[in-house]
Amino acid sequence: MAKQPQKKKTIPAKNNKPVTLRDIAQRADVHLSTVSRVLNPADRKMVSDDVAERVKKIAEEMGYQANPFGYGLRTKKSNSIGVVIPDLTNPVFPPIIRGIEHAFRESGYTAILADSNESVDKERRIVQHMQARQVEGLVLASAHRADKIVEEALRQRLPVVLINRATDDNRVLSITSDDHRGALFAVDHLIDLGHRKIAHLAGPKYLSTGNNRRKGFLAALKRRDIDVNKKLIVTCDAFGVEDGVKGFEKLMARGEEFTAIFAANDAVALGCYKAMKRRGLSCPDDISIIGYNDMPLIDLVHPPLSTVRIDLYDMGLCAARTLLNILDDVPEALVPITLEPELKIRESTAAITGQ
Amino acid sequence: MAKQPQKKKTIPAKNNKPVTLRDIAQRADVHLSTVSRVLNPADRKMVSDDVAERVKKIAEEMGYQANPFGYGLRTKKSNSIGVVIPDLTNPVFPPIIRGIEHAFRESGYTAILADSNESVDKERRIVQHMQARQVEGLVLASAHRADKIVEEALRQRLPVVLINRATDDNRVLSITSDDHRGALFAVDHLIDLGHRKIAHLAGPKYLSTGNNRRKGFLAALKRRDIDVNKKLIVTCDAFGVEDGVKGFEKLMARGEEFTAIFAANDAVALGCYKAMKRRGLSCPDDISIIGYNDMPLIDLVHPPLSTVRIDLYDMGLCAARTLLNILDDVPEALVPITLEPELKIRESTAAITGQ
DNA sequence: TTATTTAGTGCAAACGTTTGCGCATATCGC
DNA sequence: GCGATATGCGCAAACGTTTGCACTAAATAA
Repeated sequence: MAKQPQKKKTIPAKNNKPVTLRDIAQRADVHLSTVSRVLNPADRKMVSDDVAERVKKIAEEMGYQANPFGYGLRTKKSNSIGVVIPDLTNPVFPPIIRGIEHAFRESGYTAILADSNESVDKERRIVQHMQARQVEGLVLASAHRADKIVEEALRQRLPVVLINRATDDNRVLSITSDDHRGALFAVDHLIDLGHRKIAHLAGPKYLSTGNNRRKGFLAALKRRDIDVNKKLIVTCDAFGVEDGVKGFEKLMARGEEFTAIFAANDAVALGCYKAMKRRGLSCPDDISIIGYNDMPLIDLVHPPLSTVRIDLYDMGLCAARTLLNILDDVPEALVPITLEPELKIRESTAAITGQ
Repeated sequence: MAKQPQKKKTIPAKNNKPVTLRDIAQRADVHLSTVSRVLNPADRKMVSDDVAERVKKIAEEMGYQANPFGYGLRTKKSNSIGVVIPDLTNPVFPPIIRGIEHAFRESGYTAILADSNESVDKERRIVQHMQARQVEGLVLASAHRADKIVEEALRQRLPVVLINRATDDNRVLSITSDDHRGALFAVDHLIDLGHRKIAHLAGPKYLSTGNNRRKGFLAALKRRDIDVNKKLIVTCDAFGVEDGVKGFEKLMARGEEFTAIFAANDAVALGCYKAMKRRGLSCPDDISIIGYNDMPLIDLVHPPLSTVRIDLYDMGLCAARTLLNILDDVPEALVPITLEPELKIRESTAAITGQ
């Protein structure tokens, strides 16, 4: 009997139970609500300076860390944001993720990252799971032009920012590269080199990237009065290397003549490399190829790929900041951003050889 | 029915407040504790089948989702696990992450991913932040051989599994490839091709990968009675492409003769490619190069890189499962795993040319 | 002086769960 | 049939926060 109450009073500093507001309050001889106010910048001014100092010091000493459950339960804020990537193994995304993480970390939010593997079904489960986890917003790199999942999130008033890919529905903010313009750059470059029979390995039409780059491709030809040969446009199933291989084969099977390819992205371009190698074709001697994204390491393949560069890290940063602005109710932030692409000429594109 | 202007104003059909146990209890005319038991598989048997059915159906109808804050507050379980990657942009890691995520998703855990950018300081902050977030365990791909952060986590009794890199302290479980053996494979391959003057661009000594591959390199030479020329061993600062470039230049500056390089990983090997290209050297004609990891897309560089393949996805899967086993108190899971590497010969290594 | 504001704290409710306990009612052993 | 034991369910107490409200004492106004 003698020992128990004493032990209760003293609270051994070495007890490895996490320290709570109550613990601090006890030691500082104030009510726990006062401690809460001291530690909460917004309410800090409600308490006198001397008490505040004392409490702060004790909290520091005891190594107080707010319990996110208690906090979340009371405030309904999770301080976390969901990020959905369609394909983590595509080198395009890691720099984007870095940008996103950077912006979030600075502001106290935590990113919950998931890879949907380009599956709508998986994506739906992911988003559901994230909602169950009470994320306060969503950054989606996986959006389709007509996206049920985005619509659903919107209906639930969950803030959403799209990145890299946009929806046709412009109620939802997106941070993208100017794909139409980038495609113009790429195709103009090929035309400038003398190419007239230019093929396009297009991305899926249901993705804004695929769609806009395709439109840019067509616009570029039109602008220079070059007839479009529809047989030179092949739509790939997705943006992976193997899709590029298949696309290239399909293109060859059509038997049309061409001297250059505008690939919907770098991975597809790599697929072309792969397929051409098998067939003993040479780039750029037989065919010039230009990609899109300037993904990491793409300058190290052979030949170094000409491509359209976009600042991936910056895109991630912008997207995250935009979402944070939405969460902070900064109305002027509610504007979509399209980043300027830039032509990156390397060695996979060359002037057409006299033939 | 008809699509009405209703769309604009009224979304009232469902009160958009999340449904709680209390709501269900009310509708089912039982106490909320009963609802809890019904929904909780472990306690499900405590309530009669007919009541359970009724409650379940109502919960379903109302779209109940347990509130993680309430749950966490009460149970102290967050159902989340921290994952720290040293460099997301290194293509080695995405497949690992996929494996980890896969295992976690199946078991209801959520991965909180962060990129430490190879900075110990940032890593410390990340881990601290994760602990504040109440993660139940940690998967670290960022460990040093003597790692303060790991020690600290251990001291706090936070379950930790290391992946790819191990610590010297074997109290902590690690899932790695057998780096020593993999290095033997690589160097043996070079020796078999007739190389005797073999250089090694080693990884940092403070990382188990760098250290073990270096030891494997030495062991391989010794086994075949080849004298070690220490001047042919250059230690890179890190595992990136630029580190490889620098390493190669340093090696050349030493003026020693060599015909082959064992690079500590694929990125370093790519750095060699880059540096050699600048100098007009050819691989494998002038120098054979072999890397480590067989990272994605590495078969598409020129020449396709010979390397030591490890199953990255599987490594991620194993690590995550191991951690889950720890959390589930499966004692037989407490055993480190080393995965078997496999030689992957491509075109960057060739028999030594008579000279 | 007295009345009124103001600053500084304490009090207690609420957020949504899980879970030990107690109280009925139904079931069993005999 | 009667005590004992299950069985099924409700009650209420936590878990750690934030925050509206009440209260005291001091400061200000009248």
